[in-house]
Amino acid sequence: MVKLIDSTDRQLLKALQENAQIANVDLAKRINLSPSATHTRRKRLESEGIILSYETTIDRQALGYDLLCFIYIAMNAHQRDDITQFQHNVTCLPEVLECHHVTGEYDYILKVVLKNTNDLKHFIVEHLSSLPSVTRIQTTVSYGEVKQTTALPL
Amino acid sequence: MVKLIDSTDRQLLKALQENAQIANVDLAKRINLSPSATHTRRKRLESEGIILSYETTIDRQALGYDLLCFIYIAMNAHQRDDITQFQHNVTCLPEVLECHHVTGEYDYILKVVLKNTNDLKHFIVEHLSSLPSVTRIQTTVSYGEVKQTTALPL
DNA sequence: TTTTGCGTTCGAATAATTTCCGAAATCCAT
DNA sequence: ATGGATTTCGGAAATTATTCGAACGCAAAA
Repeated sequence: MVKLIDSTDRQLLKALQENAQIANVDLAKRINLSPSATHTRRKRLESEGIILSYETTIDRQALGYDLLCFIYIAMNAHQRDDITQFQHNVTCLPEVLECHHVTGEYDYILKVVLKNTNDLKHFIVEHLSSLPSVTRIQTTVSYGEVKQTTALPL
Repeated sequence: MVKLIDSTDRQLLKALQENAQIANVDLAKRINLSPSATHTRRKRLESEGIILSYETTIDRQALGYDLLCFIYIAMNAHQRDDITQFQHNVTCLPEVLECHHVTGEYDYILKVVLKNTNDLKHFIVEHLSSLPSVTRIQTTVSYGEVKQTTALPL
């Protein structure tokens, strides 16, 4: 039975987005509910798949990933197998943080982290150019993250 | 005093990236360390800023954000004030999840979530076109997230 | 009115976090 | 290598949080 998200749920989600590590008692105070009711709601939101996951954000530079790139990919024949293979490949590559199927001149946008330009070259040549149906690749490098969050408006 | 990241730290970070909610005792088992040593290490990584934050990922669709767009923005005069104002604005807008300063034809890439095309129009007209120095805007819509993570390779 | 759905409080058993301290390991300059 | 300073560790103990169940109130819908 899928429930609608009410205003208490929104408060709860907002608090969790700001700090995923908040203790249940503090979360309860924050949304003016008892700890037990808070706990029940949270478990419900988790089991309904509204809360998808809890992630830890790590400093990219500290791990040596100096490059953040957006790589645009165009494909010609929209062969089912080629698409499947392409999607499977990018999903498995840990350097690929995101892959979106998009409208416009290119078919996919990849967000990729790499240590240096040599790794970038290696990544494109070995993992992208070699795939069938890939016709065009364009790369853009970020030289400043003005904003970076996963928190949705609430 | 900033420490280097050793192999135990890497294991710890990897485990936290896979599951930010893991209990300290389980994390300790996972990396073959006592709970207290694990705790000390984790706190150190947090205070050194290597662990940046813990985020909760929420289902976009469940909150009604049907549109995920990439908006490209070109600016002409690179006036300091205009840049500052632009960056301040996008940082404050909750619909903007990411904003990257990039190389190439456009100056910025924005990742934005919106409920519908009407909101998209409103967002562009009210929050982007109206800003000084913005010369060109291009929008691309995602119609499928093949991959989405914040986990860095470890 | 009766049912249903939530929420509340309370208690209690578990379980996890956090601190403290002595011991071991590591590092570094001599 | 030796000695001394520093860091990191493990184990125990103290503190705090989670996770249940049970009994009950309240308000809205059937």
